[in-house]
Amino acid sequence: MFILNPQSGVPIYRQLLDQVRRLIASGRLEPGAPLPSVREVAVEHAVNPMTISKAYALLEAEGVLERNRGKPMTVAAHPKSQIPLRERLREIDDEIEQLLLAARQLQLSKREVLDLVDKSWGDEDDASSRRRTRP
Amino acid sequence: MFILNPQSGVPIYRQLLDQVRRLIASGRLEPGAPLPSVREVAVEHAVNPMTISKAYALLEAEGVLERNRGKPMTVAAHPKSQIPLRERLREIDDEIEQLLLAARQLQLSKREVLDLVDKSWGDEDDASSRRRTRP
Amino acid sequence: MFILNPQSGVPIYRQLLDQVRRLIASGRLEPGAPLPSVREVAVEHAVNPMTISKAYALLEAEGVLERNRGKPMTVAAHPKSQIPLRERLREIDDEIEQLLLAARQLQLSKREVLDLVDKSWGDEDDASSRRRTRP
Amino acid sequence: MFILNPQSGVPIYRQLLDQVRRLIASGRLEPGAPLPSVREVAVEHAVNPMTISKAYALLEAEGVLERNRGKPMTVAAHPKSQIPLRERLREIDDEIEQLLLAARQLQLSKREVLDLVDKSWGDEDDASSRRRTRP
DNA sequence: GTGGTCTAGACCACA
DNA sequence: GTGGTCTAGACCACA
Repeated sequence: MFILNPQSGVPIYRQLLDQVRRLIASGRLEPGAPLPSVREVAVEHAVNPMTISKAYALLEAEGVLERNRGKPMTVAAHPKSQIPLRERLREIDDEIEQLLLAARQLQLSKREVLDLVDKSWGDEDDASSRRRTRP
Repeated sequence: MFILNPQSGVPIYRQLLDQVRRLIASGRLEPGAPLPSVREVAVEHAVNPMTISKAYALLEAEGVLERNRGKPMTVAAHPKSQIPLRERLREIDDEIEQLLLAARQLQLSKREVLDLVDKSWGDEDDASSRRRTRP
Repeated sequence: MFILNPQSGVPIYRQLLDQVRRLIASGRLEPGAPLPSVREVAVEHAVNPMTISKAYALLEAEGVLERNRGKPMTVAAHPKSQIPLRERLREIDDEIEQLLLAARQLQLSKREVLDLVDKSWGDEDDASSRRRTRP
Repeated sequence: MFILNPQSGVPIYRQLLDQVRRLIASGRLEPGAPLPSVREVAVEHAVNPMTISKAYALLEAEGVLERNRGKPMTVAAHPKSQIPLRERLREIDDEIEQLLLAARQLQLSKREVLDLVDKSWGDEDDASSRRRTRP
């Protein structure tokens, strides 16, 4: 469910924060939905459980997640983050900015970057088309 | 010359590493070109000189920069990174990957992301169009 | 494990670089072997931890050491430096050269220098004879 | 007359100090003998004159050299450093120590090191034999 | 416990 | 002016 890159320079717990927020913002994780257990994530990514736990704790403090005695944590009933497209586009601002900064410093044209995004997307699942084909 | 974001989670010296590599890869910094002095960058971004110095030292160890006793550091004669478009597109892979990960988790469609890149680009200089319109 | 001389004119972190490389070249530090922790070395030699850390970081950049999140650094699986006698003799070239330069400028004869090396060696452990006498 | 290595980690002015002391200790530079001018040395080694000047000034402060208005500096009449073999052997102690440290860490035997010194000596002038053949 | 990042500040080597 | 070395100390990320 999560994709963690220990080499990226971004702290692992921060990568987790971002990804949980996005999954909620996108509606993939709906209010009440259970999160994978700390241990599960820790084993799968060969990361210390405390690191996962820290991310979950911060999200709980934010009101995004809820702790349930003896059961997996769940998405809070009314998390701050919400679903409208507008919000979701804002959640991705940082990544856009990083991309544009890199592109400009590499003297790439807009065309070249758009092509690259387009082509890279093809290599992966297209969430949009999946939505369309699911009904 | 550099754009540093202390909030981003990515260590400042790592942001510098990336940006210097890109400026060289794009040809904006040519072999022999001097880099801004450690102090200069430090003052401009209100960052400790040692942080800048660390980035420069690592780039020297990589063979990208050259030290000149008593004078500013310069781009190495034959830095590993070179200019061909192919290479430059590779330099931006990480940023593309980050963007796509975020987009998928936010359930954004390819269309929505391409539009966002397109529109955001308009807010800034377009190196490509500048090149085209200058003759 | 290390012998550091703050008076020698050679920066401390550089002395460390040399010594780690030698210990690996000699096989005393094998691939996977843990290095003494930054704090340990720092306390033992009354040196600032960052100085040790800097040496370790440069050796990591060189591919000689490997970082292990939360655990001591280790010798890389395939460090550039290897064990053959030939290589080890090369690692000592600088020291030989320094010695010969000094000897010539002091107008010492080869005999005098060889005697001095011979005699000085007696004051210390002779790794070779130890190897020979152990069976 | 001097052999300077800017890469060695040892400051250039310190290399100069050592070498002047040795040349005097060995009798190659006798009391009253002129030293090469600051400018001469600076040009020959592509080093800033201030660096040479600094070394000379320190040696003057030590009483090893004497300044002569309008003429080259000379070796002082009674420099501290003197000629007896005993003294000269002491002047080379640091280099011996560095060599032995490296040798032990590389697990080289005394035999191997003596051979290496012997062989390396052959590649260069042998001051001793020169002395013998000069009469 | 491990290493990493950053700061503030002193002082050095070199041009 | 340039960069380099080192310290003391705060705080972070991870096991």
